[in-house]
Amino acid sequence: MNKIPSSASKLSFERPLVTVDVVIFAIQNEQFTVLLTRRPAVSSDPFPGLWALPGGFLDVLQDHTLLDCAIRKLKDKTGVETSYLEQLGSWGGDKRDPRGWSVTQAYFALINVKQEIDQKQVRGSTETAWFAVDDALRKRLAFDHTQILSAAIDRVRSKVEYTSLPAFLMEEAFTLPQLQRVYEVVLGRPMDKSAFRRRMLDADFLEAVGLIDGSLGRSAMGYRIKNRVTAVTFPRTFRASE
Amino acid sequence: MNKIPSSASKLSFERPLVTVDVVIFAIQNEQFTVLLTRRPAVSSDPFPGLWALPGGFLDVLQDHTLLDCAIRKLKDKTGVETSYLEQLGSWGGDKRDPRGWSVTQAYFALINVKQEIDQKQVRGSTETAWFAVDDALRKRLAFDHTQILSAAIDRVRSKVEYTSLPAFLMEEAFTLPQLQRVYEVVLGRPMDKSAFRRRMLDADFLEAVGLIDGSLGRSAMGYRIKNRVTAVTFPRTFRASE
DNA sequence: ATAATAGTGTCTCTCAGACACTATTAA
DNA sequence: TTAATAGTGTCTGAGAGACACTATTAT
Repeated sequence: MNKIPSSASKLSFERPLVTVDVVIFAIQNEQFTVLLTRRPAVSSDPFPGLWALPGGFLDVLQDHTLLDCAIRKLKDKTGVETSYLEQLGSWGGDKRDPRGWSVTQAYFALINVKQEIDQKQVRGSTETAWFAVDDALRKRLAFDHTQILSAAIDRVRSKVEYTSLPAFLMEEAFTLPQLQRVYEVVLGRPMDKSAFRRRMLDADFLEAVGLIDGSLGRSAMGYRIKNRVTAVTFPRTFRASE
Repeated sequence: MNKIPSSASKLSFERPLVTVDVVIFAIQNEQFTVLLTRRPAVSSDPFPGLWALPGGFLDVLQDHTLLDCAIRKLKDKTGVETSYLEQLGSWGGDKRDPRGWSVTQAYFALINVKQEIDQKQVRGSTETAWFAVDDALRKRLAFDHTQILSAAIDRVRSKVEYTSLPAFLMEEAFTLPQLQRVYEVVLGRPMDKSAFRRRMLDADFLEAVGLIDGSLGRSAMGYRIKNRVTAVTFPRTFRASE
């Protein structure tokens, strides 16, 4: 590989700042929530004291790829190593960061909080907190993070209509009624039990792992995801009618 | 706005190279085609003489946003000013460009060649050519452009199953049989005329603009797109059966 | 009239919604 | 036995595929 630039004119172009932000979603107390971090209160930093999406500068020495960088940010803030992580998009311009032309690569992650979050694992001392997504949207966030968050919520809600994405928000093993509640929480509307069950089971992405006792009523079958890498696409959207 | 960096340590991080690439699709001779450009044959440049996607460095002085940059690249290569342009994704890593850590923001464009391409408008002297998408995929392309092209084709083909995207490949006014042919070319399979027409007309994104005479047979109604900004999503996928 | 193309009518099949029904558990 | 929850069966309606039918045009 020839590392010596010949067309030095091009390589000496001014380069924009490059960051990676991760929109981290989870279900908490039957609510669809997102993790935010507070910007340092140092007034010389941009947007001091405001809430922002977790993220930061790409480190060309540490990160081999963009995805590596997103995984690192996720781990730093939550201790979570494994989750569903998908590229959301890029936002770049000369106005979005007062420090200069900047591009951010946004990812979104779906994690299950119960088993994974371990505050001792979380690096750094930045303040972080979970917010219901609609509350987070109403806040004034740093940079163009409201726009990015809004795009992430739209993406997730629209995919939830026709994919098995919400399963990645569940702690395994989970039951179909639990999964249905998560679909309902994310979409904000009730669903028919019978149609829901038929759809999930017909899609053939779940594996039964034995009965789970609830505190009340009949025990339910527990399931786990057959393949944790990708979500399954259903043949139709929910609520094709109306 | 405070332009003086306080946390200078962060801003002095080494910054990656940032480029924008555009996958430009069109229909030519009843084929689904993509535009490629040839890398300069100078051996000091990476991938000399290979075919590549049109694109290049972001110019922080000229481009106000990423989209601006994509629009500029599209115009430089084709002279096209208006078309459907959608963000495809980002590819970044320390290995993809021999000159160092680089990130590319990929977009895809759907244009209609007939009315728009004007070679006199095309800037620069780089060689460009249109290839059937499957031929382009089989070539050895520069960088990771085969991967990017493949993602673009997948994205378009999958969206064509449930959106009005192909309408953006048409010169207005067009007829429903012409539009159907484009769907068939992109998807590579025949479709039923009656179901196709019902679907397009029910989706209510077309506006009749009067009969168009073909050379042979009955004249067909001409249509144009009501709203050229976004594609319409159909309630179901084509070929729900099978 | 014929060939060629545009456009319609109608049957069937699949699958989602609605909703009433049965099954299992703990108190 | 009752309350609470899990899970099933069956009807209906919407919409896509299949395909035969009619309509309009140039020769």
